[in-house]
Amino acid sequence: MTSANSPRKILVTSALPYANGSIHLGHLVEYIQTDVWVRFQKMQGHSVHYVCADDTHGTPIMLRAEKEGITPEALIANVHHEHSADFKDFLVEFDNYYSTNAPENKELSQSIYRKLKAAGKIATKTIEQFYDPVKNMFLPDRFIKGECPKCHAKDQYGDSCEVCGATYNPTELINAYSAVSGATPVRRETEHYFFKLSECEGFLKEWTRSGTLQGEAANKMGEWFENGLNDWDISRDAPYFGFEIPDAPGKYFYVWLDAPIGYMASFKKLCADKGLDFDEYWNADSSTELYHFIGKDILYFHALFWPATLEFSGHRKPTKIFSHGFLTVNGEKMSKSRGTFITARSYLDHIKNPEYLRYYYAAKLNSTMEDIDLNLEDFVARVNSDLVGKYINIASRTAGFINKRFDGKLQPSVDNQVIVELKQSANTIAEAYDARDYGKALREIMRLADIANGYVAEKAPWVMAKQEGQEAMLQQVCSDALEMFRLLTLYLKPVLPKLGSEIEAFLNIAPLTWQSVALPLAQDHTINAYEHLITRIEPKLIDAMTEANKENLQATPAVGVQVVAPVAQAALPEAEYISIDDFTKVDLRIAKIVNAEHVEGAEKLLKLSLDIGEAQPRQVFAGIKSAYDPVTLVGRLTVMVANLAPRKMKFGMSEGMVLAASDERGGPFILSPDAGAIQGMRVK
RNA sequence: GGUGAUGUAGCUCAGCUGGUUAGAGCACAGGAUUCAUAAUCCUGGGGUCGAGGGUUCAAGUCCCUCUUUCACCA
Repeated sequence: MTSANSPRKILVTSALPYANGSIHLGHLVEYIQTDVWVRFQKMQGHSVHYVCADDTHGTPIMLRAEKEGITPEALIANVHHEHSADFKDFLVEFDNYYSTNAPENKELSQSIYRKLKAAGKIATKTIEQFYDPVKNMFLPDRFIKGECPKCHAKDQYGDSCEVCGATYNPTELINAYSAVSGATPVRRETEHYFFKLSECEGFLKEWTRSGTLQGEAANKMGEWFENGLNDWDISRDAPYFGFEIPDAPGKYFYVWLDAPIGYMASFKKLCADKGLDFDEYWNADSSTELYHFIGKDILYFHALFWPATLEFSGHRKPTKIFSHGFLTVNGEKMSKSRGTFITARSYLDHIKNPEYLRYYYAAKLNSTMEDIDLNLEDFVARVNSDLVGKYINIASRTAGFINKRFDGKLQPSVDNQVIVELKQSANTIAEAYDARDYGKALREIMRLADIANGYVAEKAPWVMAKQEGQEAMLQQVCSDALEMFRLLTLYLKPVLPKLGSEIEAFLNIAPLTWQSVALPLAQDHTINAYEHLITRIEPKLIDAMTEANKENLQATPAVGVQVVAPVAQAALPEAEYISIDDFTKVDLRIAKIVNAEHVEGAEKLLKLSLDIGEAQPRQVFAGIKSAYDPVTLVGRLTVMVANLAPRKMKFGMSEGMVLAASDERGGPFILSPDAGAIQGMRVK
């Protein structure tokens, strides 16, 4: 696996970032993960091509361009420029970074569609969709808002409710409105094109279980087969920014159809530039390897639609799909209000050195889909201690002797025990990199750095330097330490490529590859003067960065966000207030909890019986199980909404709602009246 | 609501197919050292492995229930 006797031909992709926002630290987990893997494989001597592109199509891009008063083409060109610079500055080295809005992609998308059609995998079906009569366009689910049909929360998106988590069709929304114009959408029939995924079930079942996915990803996919696969809607009606479907005027490919084909298109452009054979990599019988690095959120596009598309259009399928988890910052979702929604550019402006983040991410990454946490304090401690304290320190403490006392000349390193151990780890480290278990690789490398520092401490060259006749020993010890440093640099190079090449210049050696493990620094090799290569991170810089991101939020609220949806009704300030009449519509009552119990099968609910002075107590299901033991509730007084429309829940009717306070700091906390209140009293 | 993951020292994480007193780094305490853009070396304290039940001679590791956090639901 680690020997390069027959170079493999490998094509690697990262997911395409959407051309509607900036690259942030969450995106970078994936690009850094992929880049490290690609650099490692290149150091093994394999032929590796790493391609990516901006994902440029769809309604959000079209609407945002319109809002900015520019063409979609101009918008995506700007974003492409920005994204390219971000990746370059984070040392993410694509062999080609392209765009899905490219001629190669149009040609490939249309040709793949024709092949699917010829294979009998395309059907048309008339569906009913919401249509914005003001804007004259069909509305994607995310652009319709309204009241949740399940819990009646207002202003919910057309596909799911953020309050109760229910999923539904936009046609089920109550009082729906267009997030684009605010108009009331009308239902209109339209003919859509479908990819007959339902016919691909046999193929997909086998493919997803054939070792191409991580175990947990394959488990997740099993979920889709249980209910049977539905056909996939691949068309959208004009106006739409994308590619037209052949022989279907006014119909465009849904963005998710041409996005993965963008991997092929980007590679096709690379082939044209570099004289590579496109078919060798994409024909059905290809013997090359194809790997997709993706986030766990887009697994089903890559593990269901994409392999089916490839299979039935006569192409090869991915060798493996590597999905990773999400990034949290300080243990929580990235948050604009906390200043932890940090863009790639903001990091560079404040921290400057991209390799700190590459190192930290690599130290956290493994081959699973678990989320990784960027703990900012830990980030500082880890980088300072590992990179500066342990690793760079080895050169920093020994190079001075070589330069000052021996004119930069080295002794050939003898294979002492420490150097032998460092070399022996080459395979362990290579296997960990190859398996994407970078955390394991770096733990091993830092263990070796500890041993190297122990060696220097034990030999104490500074003592030799003060004694007569110890020159040869001094030169030997420092040369050996620098050989250890060379090996560590080699092992770290996939993660720290820029520092690696600076150290190659300092050591005066050719670019390190995995073969260089066996090629030690030679007799009389002359190194250059040592200059300190990395400095510690000042914790102040971190504070400044999070502060700046809080400010940025206020200054430019639209960074990286979906198109902001205007409010439906007149956006007058008065709309913020309700009248006293509105308030009195809500019948709030003091309620006595006469019974409270767990509900079998419910994760969050407690079943309450509430006495508000009526003949029968009300039955109410309340989502307070996480905070209250039912026993402690019985007998308490609290406040309920008595005239909320009764709602049928899975476990029975709920005839009201109890009030409770909560936000990200805690809760829920139910309310209690002061002494004197009696059940049935009106709260107003 | 369903499904897949997840919860191990103050912090960030290792712990393979169940097997000796649960490990590392950082942080903390004590000592050593001074070559290093304040860095290293040695020693030490610290954990009812989310909670409860079960299987087993033996469970962080397997099973069940509950709970935390994350993701997905075309």
